[in-house]
Formats: sequence, structure tokens, C-alpha cells
Amino acid sequence: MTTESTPVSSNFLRAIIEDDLASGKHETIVTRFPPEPNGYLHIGHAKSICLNFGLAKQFGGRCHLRFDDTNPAKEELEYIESIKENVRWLGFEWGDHLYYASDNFEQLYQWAEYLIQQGKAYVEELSVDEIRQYRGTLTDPGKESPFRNRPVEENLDLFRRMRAGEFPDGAKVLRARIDMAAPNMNLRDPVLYRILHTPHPHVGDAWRIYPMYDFAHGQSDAIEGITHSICTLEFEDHKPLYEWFLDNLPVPGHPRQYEFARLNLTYAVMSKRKLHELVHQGIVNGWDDPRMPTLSGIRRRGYTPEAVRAFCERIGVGRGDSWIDLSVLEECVREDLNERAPRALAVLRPLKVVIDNYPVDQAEEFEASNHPQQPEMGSRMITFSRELYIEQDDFAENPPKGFFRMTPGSEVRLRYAYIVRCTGVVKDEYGSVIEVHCEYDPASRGGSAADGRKIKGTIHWVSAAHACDAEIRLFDRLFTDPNPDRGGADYKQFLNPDSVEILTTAKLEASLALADAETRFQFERQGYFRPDTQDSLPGRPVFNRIVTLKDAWNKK
RNA sequence: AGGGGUAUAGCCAAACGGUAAGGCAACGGCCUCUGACGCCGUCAUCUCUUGGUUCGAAUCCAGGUACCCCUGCCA
Repeated sequence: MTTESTPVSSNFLRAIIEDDLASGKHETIVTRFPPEPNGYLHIGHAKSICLNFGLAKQFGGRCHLRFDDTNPAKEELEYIESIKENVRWLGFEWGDHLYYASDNFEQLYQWAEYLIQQGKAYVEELSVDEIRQYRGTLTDPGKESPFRNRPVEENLDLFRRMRAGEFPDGAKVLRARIDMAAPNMNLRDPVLYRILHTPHPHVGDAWRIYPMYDFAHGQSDAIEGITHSICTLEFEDHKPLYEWFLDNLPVPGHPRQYEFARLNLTYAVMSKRKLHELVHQGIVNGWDDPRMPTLSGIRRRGYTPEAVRAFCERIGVGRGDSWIDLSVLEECVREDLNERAPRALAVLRPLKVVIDNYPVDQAEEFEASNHPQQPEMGSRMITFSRELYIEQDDFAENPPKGFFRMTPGSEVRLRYAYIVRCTGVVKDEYGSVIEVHCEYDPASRGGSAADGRKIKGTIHWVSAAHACDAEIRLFDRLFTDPNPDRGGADYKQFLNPDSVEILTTAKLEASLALADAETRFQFERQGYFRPDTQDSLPGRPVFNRIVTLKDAWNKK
């Protein structure tokens, strides 16, 4: 029910599409999100998903979901499923347009033979090392392979035998015959096919040879009728090759590739290799660990798809490297949740309070608004009694200047209940305050003073006898450095040892005991929380902190 | 410098030869039964730099500088 109010601003991709539509170059646009199913999607992918699906939606076109599954050595069914689920969760639909590059393998193979017949591809028998040496360097041209000029028939025969599985992995490859002296390394006779006796997650054991990305991507775009093939900057160098295939093959269309800068987030790592490492070395608890920048992690943490979409719109899109501050993402969830999260009272680190002048056996209920700014969200009753818990941070025996919570001798309001005055404390043998004593003002029932006096501070509380015990997990950034990738140093040295704090003695208002796992709450004065989807149990909830509330006091 | 890119505020980012949008952050102030939310205000005489063209330049031209990407049978 949340509307995304983030204004749609101009960017170079929208401008290109507007021009193409206005000039009549295209009547409708077709984009695609083309993940390789070799890992879980992360927030950087969300940028690409929002761009591709968002652009298609904005301009009345369509967006395909296509698995770029050309390397079975790294790809798995598990990843295919998680990717579909994540895209759906983000709020996008591909309808009938689910594709796999591997569905095009036969066509790609035929095109490879076509290239051979045209004298534009050949079977290479040099070893990996030799190919590397022959390739030359960034500043020196490469040299031609001794196999580069063999007859078409011989190439065809060898290639067919590669397909038939006659040769072991690595024995041969098929290469395009372009230009070993090209300044663009991608044009120095790129490899088109390699031999891989590995079953494929989507097409099973049908193939012994698999096409490389470059030989599959553009042609798949053409087959699907993609008009705008949007990818990240590192593929810009591949564009001449992308064009070369489209120009030299009888493809049914000619998509155009456009590049944008990938998302970088502070206090996070985004490379698949590093995310794999965090998971497989047990540094985090799986791909959906709430501290992970994966969509699964963000989702479990409690972020909403609306917030992630708003984030992707807000950060814009350009062609220069940029690092978005984590706080931008956090602010997006706060904005979303502030609108719609019901409020509740929860004490994370309890400090016992006894209201000495309140009857021992008495309990009374107060009506608490579920959302003070949105009365239509209703209210619930909270129970008050003689013994309560308040937040340890909300009491100070020797308050710093400007502190207006509970402190000996002064008044503070217990939200929705009464105004109380602290009259004394009980300390343990080490001098720590373990219990606070107060007297309440019976004339302030509901929280307002009968004489109209202003009470500066209002704190949250929970009745000791009526509270629900809970575990609460406080997450913080995974790294201590804003750029853990910096300078090639080992990013793991920047792991934040306090990235998660588990509080096992939290006390919640009773209404939270059976909280629905999909409901996000604002625990007043603290932050937004949601029950953990794996570990929360009815009556014994486990809450994840999604994000804190802004805190002008703590900042001082 | 082999090739390809990018330079606008602390972080993103508009502007398409007509006199520097917007968001986040920050900083003041107001409001407040959440130190939240909300509201008001401040925040680039200037667009990496040096020249040039022009009545007029972030936008065009020339030369510098900085940073990013490319030598996988990965994508």
C-alpha cells in the first residue's frame, strides 16, 4: 500500500530509449536481465534488475529473464531457483519470457559451423599456455597460431568431433579468426567454444562443448529480439566483438549494447568470489545471513522490495565508478517502514523499575496507537503494573547535560501510561544500578499531567509480569572500513567483530508474542524489526533489527 | 601510455551554447506523549586543469592531469 514517491529523474538510458522511440527506430523496447546462475543475487544485481525491468515497464515494453548459462562447471539449479525467487520478490514479472542461453545451443553451434565455412573460425590445438603467449600483451601485438590457416574441411571435421566428444577437456578450442594484432584484446581470435565433459544444469548431458559468453550473449539477444542490451561497464571492451558476431552471422536482429556503472556500496563487498568465501568459510551463516548484501540476506533482514526499488531509483545510473553510502539504503527502508510499520514497545536491555506507590496486585490497560500519524491503523491495549522494565540507556544516575530520560529526582513519562519520578536506586556489589524505584502521579493516567505541565522525556516500558521474552538480533555493517576492497588488501581484515549482537533477555509487549513473520514493526525509539523467518517461534519470538531509527541524541 | 572509459558539493546526480535541478549527508531552528516522523532555513559566483572559440561555455575545440576497465578454454 506504499506508493513509491521517489521522483523519476532523467538518465542516459532513458534518454536513449526516448530517442529511439521518438525517431521510430523501435516501436517498443525489449530488455533483458541476464544473470549467470553461479551464485546468489546481490543488491548490485537489484540495480540491473530495476533498470531492465523498470525501463521496460516505464516505456511499455517487456523484459526477459535469461539465464546466461554457458559454463556448467560453475552453475547450479539451486542458483536458478534462487534467482527467480529474488526477481519475483523484488516485484518484477517476466511472464512467458523466461529464457536460457542454453536453449540456443543448437543454433549457436550451427552458426559456429557457418563461421568455419566462411573461413572466419578455426580449431585451435595450442595449449592454454601457448594461446596466452601467442596473444601478446597490452602493448605488443599477438602472433598467429600455426593452426589458424587450416582448411575449412579440416576445421569442420575437428569441430564436429569436438561436439561428438572425441577429445578430452582442454584438448582443442574453436576460435574466431579476427585479428591477432588488434589493440582490443577481445578481438585477438577469441575462443568461441571449449570442450567440457560436464553435465549442464538446464540441458543435462546433451553437450561436450560449450560456447563462451561472447559467442552466446549477443546472438541470444538477437534471437530474443532484444532492442537494448544493458550491461555493466566492463563489457564495453567486448562491444566490438558483440558487433562482429552480429555482423558476420545471419542473425534475426541487431540489438545494441549499452553499458552503465555497477553499484558499489560502502561497508560491503559485492564480488561473487568474496560472497562465496564469506559463505563457504563460515564467516556468515549462509547466503541469507541478514548481514549479507545478497537479496536473500536483505530480505531476511527485513528490507522490503519497495525500499530496494526506491533505493535503485534514488542512486541514479551513470558511467563513472561510484560508491553509494550504505546510509542511503538504510534511509530508504526507514522511509518505507515509517509509513506502514505498526509501532510497538520493546525493551532490549531491561532495567527493572518498581513503582512504589502503585498497588501491588493492580494492573491496568492503556490504549496504545499502532501508528500515531495514521489512526486508521488502529490501536491495541498494553498492560501496566507495579513492576516494569525500561531500557538501561534510559536511566542515568548522573545524567550528562541535555539528558531528559529517567534520572533521580526528575519526572519522565512512561509512554501511554503515567508520569513517574525516580526516587532511588538499588545497586549490586559492584555499584551497578540493578533496580530503580519510582513514584507515579495518579493524576497523569494515560500520560498527560492533570495540571498541564510539560514533560520533556517519554520512554518506553513493558510490564514485567506481562512481558514476552524474546531474542533480538542487532545487526551492524559487516565491515569496519567503508571500502574493504581497497588497495587489494585482504578485505577480511576489515570484518566487523560486532556485526551481530544477540540479546537474549529482551522483553516485549505481549501483543508481539505471536507476531506474523511478514510484519515489520517499529519498536518505538529504537528501530525497525521483524521476526526472523527461520528461527522465530510463536510465544518465543526472535526479532531481527532491520535498521535503527535516527538518533540525534546518540550522535552527540 | 596499446585500446576503451570517466571527471559537476562529503556521497550520488541533473543540465544537450542562455547564466549550476534534485536526493542523501551535514548544520541551524520549529514541532513533538517516539531525542523518531514532520516542517522551515543554510549548504557549488561555480563544473579536474590550462588555454582557445563565442555576446554568452559544465556544455564546443586543443593540450595536460587523475582514476577505472581489458593480456580466462569466467561472465
